[in-house]
Amino acid sequence: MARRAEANNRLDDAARAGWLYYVAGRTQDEIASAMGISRQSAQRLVSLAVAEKLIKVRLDHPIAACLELAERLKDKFALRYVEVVPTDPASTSTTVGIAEAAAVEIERWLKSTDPMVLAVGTGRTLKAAIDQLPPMECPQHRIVSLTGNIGPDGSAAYYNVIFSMADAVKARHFPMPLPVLVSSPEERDLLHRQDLVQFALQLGRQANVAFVGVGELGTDAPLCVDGFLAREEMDRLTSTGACGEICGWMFDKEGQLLADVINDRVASVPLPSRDTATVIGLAKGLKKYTAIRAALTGRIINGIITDEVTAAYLLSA
Amino acid sequence: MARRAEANNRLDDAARAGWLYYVAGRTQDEIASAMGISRQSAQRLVSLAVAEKLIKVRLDHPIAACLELAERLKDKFALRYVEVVPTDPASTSTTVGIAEAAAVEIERWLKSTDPMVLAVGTGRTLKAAIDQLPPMECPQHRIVSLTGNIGPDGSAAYYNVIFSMADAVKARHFPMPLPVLVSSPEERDLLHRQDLVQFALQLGRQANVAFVGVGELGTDAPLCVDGFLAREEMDRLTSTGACGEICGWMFDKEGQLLADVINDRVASVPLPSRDTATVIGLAKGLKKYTAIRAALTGRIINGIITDEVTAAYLLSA
DNA sequence: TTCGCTCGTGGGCAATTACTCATCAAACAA
DNA sequence: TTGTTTGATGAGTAATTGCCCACGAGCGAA
Repeated sequence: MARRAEANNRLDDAARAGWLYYVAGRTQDEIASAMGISRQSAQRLVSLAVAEKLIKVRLDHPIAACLELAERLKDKFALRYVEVVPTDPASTSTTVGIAEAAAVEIERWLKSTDPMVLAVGTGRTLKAAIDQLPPMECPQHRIVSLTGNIGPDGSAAYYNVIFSMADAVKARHFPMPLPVLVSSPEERDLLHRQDLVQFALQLGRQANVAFVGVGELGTDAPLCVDGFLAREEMDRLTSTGACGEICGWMFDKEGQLLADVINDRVASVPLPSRDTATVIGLAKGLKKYTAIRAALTGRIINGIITDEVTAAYLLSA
Repeated sequence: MARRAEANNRLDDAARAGWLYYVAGRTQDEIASAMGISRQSAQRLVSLAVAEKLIKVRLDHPIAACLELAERLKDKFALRYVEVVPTDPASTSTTVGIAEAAAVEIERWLKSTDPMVLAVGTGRTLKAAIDQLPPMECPQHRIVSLTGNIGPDGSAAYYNVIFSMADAVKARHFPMPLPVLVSSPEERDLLHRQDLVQFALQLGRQANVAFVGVGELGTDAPLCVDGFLAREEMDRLTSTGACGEICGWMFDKEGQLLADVINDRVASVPLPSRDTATVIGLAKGLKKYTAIRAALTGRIINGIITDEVTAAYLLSA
C-alpha cells in the first residue's frame, strides 16, 4: 500500500509538473520552485509524464493524418523518404498533389550548393512534376535520364522529361538517346557502347537521388498504349507474374526483377544503388497499388511520394 | 487565390513541423533538414502551430489532490459533475486550465451518438474553452445560446461563443439575436415572441447540458465594463444583496434569483432545469468566490469546473 | 519606375532543457 | 546483520530552443 501510494504520488507529481509545463507553459525552473524540488527533478517529472503518456498531444489539421501514414510507411518499408499528400476524392487525375510534392522535393535537392547528380525517369507523373519546377540556375548539378527518350517509331518520346527539366533549372543534362526497349540483348549492348550512353550509364551509378514513376502492367498500361510493347508480349509477361515496371525494368509482386529476357532488352540505365542513393517513386491510384507495393517490398525504390488512400492501402495487409 | 494558397501552405507547413516536433518527437534541427529550411524557420513554424492552436495538449491523469477536492465538492453540493484543475499560482489568467478542462467535457458530450441539445452561455472563460475544441462533425446535435449575442451598442457581442463553437463542431446552432438586458419586462416579452427567439427558448428547455460562466458583480464586473449595466444600477443591485450572475440572471448570496425587476429585464433563455439537465459553471478566482458559492448553494448550477484553490475555498466554512 | 513597407530569413547569443555520472538512501533477501 | 538492488538526487555538461537583430525579397502606392 505504501509503495503503491508513493508510486501514485510520483505519477501525480509528474502529472502536475507536466500540466504546468505543457498546459500552463511554465519553465521547468518555475515548476521546480513551485513544487519545491530541484530543476532536474522537475525535468524528470515532466519527461516521466510524457513517458507514461499522461500527456497527450494532438494535432488538429488535415495534414496530421498524412504525416502519420508517412511515418508508418517509412517504418514498414525502411524508407529514406516518404511524402503522403491528401487525397482529393473528387479528382481522377493521377498526378494532382503528387506532382506538386515531387516538385518541392526536387527543388529541395536542386537548392543544395553541393554538386548533385539527379536521375529522372519518365512518364506522365514525372512530367507533371517537372512542369511545377520554378526557373532556377543550377550549374553545379547534373541531371541524367534513366530511360531512353526515343519512341517506338524513332521519334522523340512523348514525355520529354529531362529536356523540360534542364530547361527550367539550367543544369547540365544527359539524355539517353535510345528507345526504352530494344529488340535484343545484343542490340542493347551495342547501343550501350555509344559515348553519350556511356556518360549516362556512368552518371546513373553516381546519382545521389532518382525520381521515377511506377508503372503498372496490363494491356492498358502506358507501355502498351504508347506502343513500346505489343499486347501479346504484355499478356505473356503478366501471365508469368510481372506486376509492374520502373524505367522499363519489370518486376514481380515481390519486387524482384523478372528473370525474363525482357529485362535484357531494357536499354535504360540501371537504377542507382539503393544503398548510396535515394530512389523516390512517384505514384498513386488503384491501378498502381500492386506495382507500388511490389517496388517497395523489393526495395526497387527506397522513397515514395503518394497520396493518403494509396498509403493506407500500402499499410494494409 | 495565390495568397490564400500560400497562407494555407504556411499553415500546412506549421502543422507538419508541429507534428514532427510534438508527435514524432524530432528536434527542430531534424525538422529543418527534413523540410529543407533553416532551424530558425522550423522553430518559427513550430511556434506558429502552437500560436494557431493547431497543437492541443491534454493531461490524462486524475491528479489526486484535485480528485479529492472534486469528490468532496460533489458530495457537499450534490453535484452531477465536478472537475478541479491544478492552480497555477503564478498565473493571473482566469481561464488557464478551466478552458482546457471544459473543452474536454464539451467534447465528451459531443462525441455522443445520441442527439443532444447543448446550451452555452457566454463570457471570456467559455470563449477560451470553445477555442480549445477540435474540429468535429456533429450533425446529430444542436447547440443553443442561452444569452443574447447583441451588445449594448447594438453590435454583435464580444464573446462570439455560439458561432465559434458551431464553426468548430459543425452542428446546427441557435443563437439569440437579443441583448442580454432590455429596457423593460414588456420589451422582453415582445422580443421573446420572435420566431428565432422562440426556437431558442424551446430548445433551452430541452437542453441536456449547459455550459455557463459565473459572473461576479461590482463596478468592475464584466456586465459593467462591457456597458450592459450602468454603474448606478450595479451599485443599487449589490446594495440589495446581489452577489453574482449567470447568463444575466442575478442572484443573492444564497443563490436565490433576485426578486428585483432587473431579472424581468434579462432577455436570456431560462437556465435548463437542474432536474433534467447538467448545468456546468466555469469559474475560478478570488473575485468570483462568493458568486460561485452562491450559485452552488442555490443550485443554479449542478456542475462546476474550477481550480484547486477555488475548490478549497468552496469546501471551507 | 521607385520608394517604403511588410514579412520571411539566417546569424548569433542567451535561456532552457536533456543527458550522463557518481552518490546515496531505502527496501529486500540471505 | 549485511550485501545487493533499486531508484531518486544533484552536479556538470552537451544539446536544444527562444529571441533579437539586420538584411533582403516581394508588393503595393505614388
